Amino acid sequence: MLKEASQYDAKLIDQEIQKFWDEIDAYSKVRELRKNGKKFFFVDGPPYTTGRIHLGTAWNKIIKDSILRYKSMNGFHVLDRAGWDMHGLPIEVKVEGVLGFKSKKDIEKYGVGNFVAKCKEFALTHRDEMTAQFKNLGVWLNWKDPYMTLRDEYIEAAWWTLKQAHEKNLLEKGLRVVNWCPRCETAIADSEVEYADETDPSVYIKFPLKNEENTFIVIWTTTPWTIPANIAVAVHPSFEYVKIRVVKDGKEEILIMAEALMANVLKQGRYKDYEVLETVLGEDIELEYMHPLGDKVPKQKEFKHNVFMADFVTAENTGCVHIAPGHGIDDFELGMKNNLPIFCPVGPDGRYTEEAGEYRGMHVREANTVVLDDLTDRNLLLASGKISHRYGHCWRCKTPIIFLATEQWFLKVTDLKEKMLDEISKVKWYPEWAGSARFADWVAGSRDWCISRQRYWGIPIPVWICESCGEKEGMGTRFELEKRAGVPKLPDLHRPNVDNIHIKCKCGARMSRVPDVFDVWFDSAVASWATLNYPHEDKAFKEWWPADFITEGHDQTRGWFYSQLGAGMIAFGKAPYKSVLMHGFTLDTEGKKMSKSLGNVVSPEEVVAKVGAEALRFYVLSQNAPWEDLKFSWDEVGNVHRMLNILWNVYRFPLPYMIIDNFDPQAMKEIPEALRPEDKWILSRIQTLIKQVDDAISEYNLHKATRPISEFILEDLSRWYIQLIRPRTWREANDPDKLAAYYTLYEVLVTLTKLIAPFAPHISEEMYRNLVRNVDPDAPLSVHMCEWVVPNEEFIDTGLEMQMSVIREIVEASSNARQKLKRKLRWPVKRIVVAPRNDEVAGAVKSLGSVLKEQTNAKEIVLLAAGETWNELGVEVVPGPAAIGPAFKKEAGRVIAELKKADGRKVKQAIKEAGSFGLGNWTITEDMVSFRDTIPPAIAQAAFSAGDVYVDTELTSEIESEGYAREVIRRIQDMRKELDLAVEEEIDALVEIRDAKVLELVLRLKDFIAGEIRAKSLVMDRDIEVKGGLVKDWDVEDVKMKMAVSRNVPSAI
RNA sequence: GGGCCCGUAGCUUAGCCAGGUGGAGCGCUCGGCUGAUAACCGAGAGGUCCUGCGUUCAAAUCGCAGCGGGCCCA
Repeated sequence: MLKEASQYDAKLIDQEIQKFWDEIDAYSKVRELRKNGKKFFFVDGPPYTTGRIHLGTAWNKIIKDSILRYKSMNGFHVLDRAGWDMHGLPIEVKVEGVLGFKSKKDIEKYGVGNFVAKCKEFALTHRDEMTAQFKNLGVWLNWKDPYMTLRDEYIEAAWWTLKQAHEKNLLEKGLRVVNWCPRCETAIADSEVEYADETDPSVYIKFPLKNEENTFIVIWTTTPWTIPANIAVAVHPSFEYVKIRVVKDGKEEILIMAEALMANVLKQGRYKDYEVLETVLGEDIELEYMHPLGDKVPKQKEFKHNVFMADFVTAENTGCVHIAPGHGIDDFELGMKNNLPIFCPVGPDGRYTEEAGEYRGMHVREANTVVLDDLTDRNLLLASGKISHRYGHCWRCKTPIIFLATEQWFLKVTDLKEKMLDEISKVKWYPEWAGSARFADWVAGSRDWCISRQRYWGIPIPVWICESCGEKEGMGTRFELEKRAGVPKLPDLHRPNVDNIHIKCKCGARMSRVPDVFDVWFDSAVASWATLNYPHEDKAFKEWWPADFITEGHDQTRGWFYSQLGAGMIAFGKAPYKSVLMHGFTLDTEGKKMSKSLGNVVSPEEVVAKVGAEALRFYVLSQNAPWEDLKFSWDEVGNVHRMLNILWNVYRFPLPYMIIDNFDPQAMKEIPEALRPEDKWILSRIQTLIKQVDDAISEYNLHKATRPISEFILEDLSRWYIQLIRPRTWREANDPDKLAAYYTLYEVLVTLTKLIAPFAPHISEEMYRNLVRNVDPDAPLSVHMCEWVVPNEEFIDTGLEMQMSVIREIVEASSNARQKLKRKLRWPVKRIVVAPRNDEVAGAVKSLGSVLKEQTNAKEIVLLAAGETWNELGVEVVPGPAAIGPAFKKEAGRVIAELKKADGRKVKQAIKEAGSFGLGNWTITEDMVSFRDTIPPAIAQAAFSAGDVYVDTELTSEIESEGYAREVIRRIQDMRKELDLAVEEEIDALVEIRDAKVLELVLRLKDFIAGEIRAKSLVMDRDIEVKGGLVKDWDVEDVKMKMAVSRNVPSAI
């Protein structure tokens, strides 16, 4: 049996449905149901377990959930383990914060094992919290058995992959300049560098030439602390350089710089006079200079300092670039190319080492001023200022990064670049440019991947190195390691457990593990096979890999899209995914990034607390194209919530009537004969809607799938169809016309529950439970176990859909016209005249005339032929002086006056038939006049896209009678409502109307009124005592009425 | 500084691919409806289509340059 529904309470429905899913374990049942279906392998991009989810991650999971629900309803066997990214520096930094640690020494003191245990606990706790948050959004993934990067099986997948790299000669240990965080004392990935404005020195420094007295080459830098490590100067081969003699404070010196930047340097150095001594092309410069701080850094005496050519030199500042191969990426590459020493006198903690001579022990951040002072003492500082520029910071602890040349482990992905680009083109990207432009660009410009970190909480790098001969050996699995080292089963594969395991080298010496852990990006890179437990077992891998679909935000272009591709190439020589949907970011209403410091963060919980999860879901899906950034707007979320409320009201509206009538949808197997055109119309509309949704989803255009659904619910269902069928639901007993409406509405609602199920899974489940499960106990337990709806071609009638849209336009125009004469819809009008511009409109009026008549509340519909002018319109003659003047000369004025008085209709007809009109003695020809339609006073006109509508508002006593009767009915209904009466409950009513004429008009329809208000007794008179349960005074169009309504209590039997 | 994306009414957006009089929703103002009712409907006002230049008979739409925002990189 169907049940009535109360008002829409989104949060309550969310909760009850989620509880229901838990009780029946709906998720598992749904996946089980499809296990013989075509496989759809989805890999969840693992969120990092650091705290709470935000709007962006909520959006991400909602997209995933909707697509997977859709796939599942379409029969696919979906594999969808949720994933968690649980290692890495972010958690270490948080744990350090909790423990009050300042540096690595604190961690060592505390014990690596203890520290790692804390990190693990942190990750697991946050995983649980975030799981609950995602579940509250109604997101279905395999939460019970997620993949977690901290699990041993997962670690093995990473180990195995690294071993592949080692065996394919793609793993390399080498000196590289890396981003280094001096606080965390580790290399950090490019992706872990966060750029922010920083004020730094902007200084011009003179390097003295070796064999030329008082001659200097001028460089510019913002990092004076790197000067102790200077090894060379770079110039652009095709720039012109000048050697000039300058004078300041009576002292002369000779400077070298780019010619184009001479003015700048002279200004910076406040030189007054200068004289160009020599001009030379960059590529012809050959000189040796002395290190400016050679006396302070003795090691520098061992190096030669020369000028080298480099294309990266720009025409800025001096055109001569300070090169410290130990502290810059370009510098390093130039150094390698020219066999320069990679001199890096700075240690991991950001302090100078012994090699820095007198600077040893000093932190680089303090060194800037000291170096500048020393240069000033030597008169080598040409100018010194400040500059504000973007500078990289450690994204976790916000410390400004430095560049250091260190020994690191690299994956030589640049060797695979061509193949990677090839693979990218084989992947299906949504949108297309995400792959072909954005991702391809990134890959084309990418560098080798530094995968080592000098930290604790991560996957230990499984490479052992011989302490004697330097032989390297990679361990692919736990078993391999245990066997090779001859140790019993390891309790866990993290540090420090694996740190003290040694293996014996072929040479007989001891091999020890590389102390590093993996860059955390390497963890998630192997997710597509780790989630299949490969290489631990390979059955699932053979069946499922590679992934059919992944979707993440556009920041993952350089992140997970890339890391997975790299790992996939190394392990299997191919991309680990077949299709990728790139989605956007959530921004605030201004289009600015949400950030704590700006105070503009909106959390998913806030939204859910206000409007429920369903509105948030539908909002993020429908607001934007998925790949565009979403500007969060409370107003729009509110709109979506309103739409859901209307859907709910549409669903709830027919229930009481259906229940009173014992409507049994199962008994109506056949399409009823009594379907009205409007029933056929809405049935056609929903089929068309299914097609639209299908088309949109096939391209992952989720916004184009969801917007037409809203449109359908609001426009077609609520604003139109429900209005049309209201009178039918009031009909008594088993009227076939009423049953046809029930059938239609039921059919539409059930179809709709399935159609919205992927996007709005809670409300659709709730509606389904009542509409379907309460009626048919054999129906699937959950709407999410149903088959996706297939458009029923039998119902599709595009012609009818077009006709109805014409009718809606005419109804709209007629209410527009009514408004011009202030005639309420409650008052019938004598007739409506439709002047169509074409036969299609005329056809629509003919076949849907009943709908038009009802909705315009007209006693009659008059349809004119296409293009015909309504003959009741007046015709006004508009004389044309330009033609009349020359023709009638002096008499023209009188002609014009007479014409204006003439009967326009006769003039027009005569001209049309005879080509001229005789006005007295004058002959008026076609060129002398034009005509304008005039509208009679009681007629209101309004235009629609393909014609005009005239509404005849002339009052007749019949119309007045009905108008006043409806005014009375409306007010008594209002009072019934106020008394909170049940729909079928009967009343006693008294109405006092002092106006004799109005009373007479109303009394004519007394029986009709009594029926509409369900009155057992109805007394209407001029002067009666008005009393009862509820008494009210009304003012009806300036007529005073007093009404009383009482509940009619049936006398006891 | 570079790559990709976005910029349309006060707000959120459709239209742009494929050139032909810019459409909605929210909000605002006015009106209507009334057993879906703490709901709903209609009308009106509101636009330098980010700016400039170009292509074209014609540009929100195509091209170039710039400005602003986002992501990524340097």
